Amino acid sequence: MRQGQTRSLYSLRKTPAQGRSKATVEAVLEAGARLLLSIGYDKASTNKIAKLAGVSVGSLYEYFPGKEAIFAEISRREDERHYRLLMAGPVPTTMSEMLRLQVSTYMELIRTNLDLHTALIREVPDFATLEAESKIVSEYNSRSNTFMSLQGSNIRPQCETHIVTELLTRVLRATINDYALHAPERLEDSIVTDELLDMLERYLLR
Amino acid sequence: MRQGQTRSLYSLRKTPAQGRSKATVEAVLEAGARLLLSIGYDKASTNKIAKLAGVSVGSLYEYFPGKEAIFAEISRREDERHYRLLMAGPVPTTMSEMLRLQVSTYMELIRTNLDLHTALIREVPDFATLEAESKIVSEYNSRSNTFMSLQGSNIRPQCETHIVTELLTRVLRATINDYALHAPERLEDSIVTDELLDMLERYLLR
DNA sequence: ACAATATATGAGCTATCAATCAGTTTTGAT
DNA sequence: ATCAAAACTGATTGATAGCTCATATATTGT
Repeated sequence: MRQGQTRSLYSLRKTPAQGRSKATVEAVLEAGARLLLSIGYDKASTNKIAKLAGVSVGSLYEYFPGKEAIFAEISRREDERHYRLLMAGPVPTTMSEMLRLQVSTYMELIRTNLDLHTALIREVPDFATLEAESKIVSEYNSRSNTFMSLQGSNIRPQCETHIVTELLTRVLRATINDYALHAPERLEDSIVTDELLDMLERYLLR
Repeated sequence: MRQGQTRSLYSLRKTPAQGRSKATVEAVLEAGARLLLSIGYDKASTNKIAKLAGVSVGSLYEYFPGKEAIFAEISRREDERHYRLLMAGPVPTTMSEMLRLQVSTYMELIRTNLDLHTALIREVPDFATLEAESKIVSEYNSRSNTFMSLQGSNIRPQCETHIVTELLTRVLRATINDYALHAPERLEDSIVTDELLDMLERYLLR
């Protein structure tokens, strides 16, 4: 019990109390994002991040247990944004509307900050994303289950509901991520979105 | 012009001529794969790889320009295997058979060496995969185009052919990769394969 | 037997990394 | 005005990274 609680490597070491320290944390996050874009995850060392942030390394380590935590926090915030986007619009009333909402929201999330998301997907280890993502995923699952049970007879696939839900989610996200990484220009083409949505609907509905 | 040709960072520096050096290269590749699984890409340094391979660092650098090239070669070989698997079976005669072949082959490729593929997808930078993959991709495109033009009226989506082909390829690979990374146990469940295939067929065919 | 070529070795160089800590300044509550 | 807590500083440390080069041994063709 020498070193007290073992803290998570991926969350803030302590929450900044004063305005000064909040600014420090923000500057670090900002610098982290910039360096991720310019030189990549591997070469973005804590020292460089601190320097670009105009803050001493010591201060950085005051709030972040390490480099991973910085990018975990950046991911977490993007996920917050995803959640807010999803909740911003009108509540979908059919499964079809739900799918459309999912696709267009995730598309919008990625497109309005393409470079950052590309870098996050490509370079930042999974752990960062995974914890935060649960908020989105559970929201999606909860809504999906509602629709599924409500309009059971319209849902075509006969296998267990959670298999279907999971498949839809994975196809949607993995495919859009793949386009973002390897053919980002396609994301500007609404045909791709339309076709993907078409594919998901045809699979799901009778 | 001081340093002669700038060599690719991702291919062999020179091809081993004698049996001794071939063994060296094999040992390095073997050790690289093992270390990728045990400690991950980042911590798998050239020194560690050489040590585990029972070879001096100097020898390693004789054949590989750097760490990336080692994993590029490992990827390239897996891609060769992919290509051979794809060519091994009977030649598909319909688009539907073609899809089935694509899905089951890629599934088999990944499942028979799950840990390695998971690590390659998750940790090894893209460059390694990209060059080699062209062999598979071009084969797929060539066959697809044949089918498309042959049975044009049965293909449902009205947009340009290459958009459709690309979408199918990306959905297929990205989704299977996603399962491999985040829910590998599902790959054992034939239902998932069947549903994915079902989705692709329904989208494509009238 | 004798080059010429191919292969192997590993100590050691430079660079960079994450992380610490002893000391300093700022803040805010009293 | 006082002082404890909060925040900040950055030189420094120890570890490890990638990679080279002077040297040595093995193989092959003749």
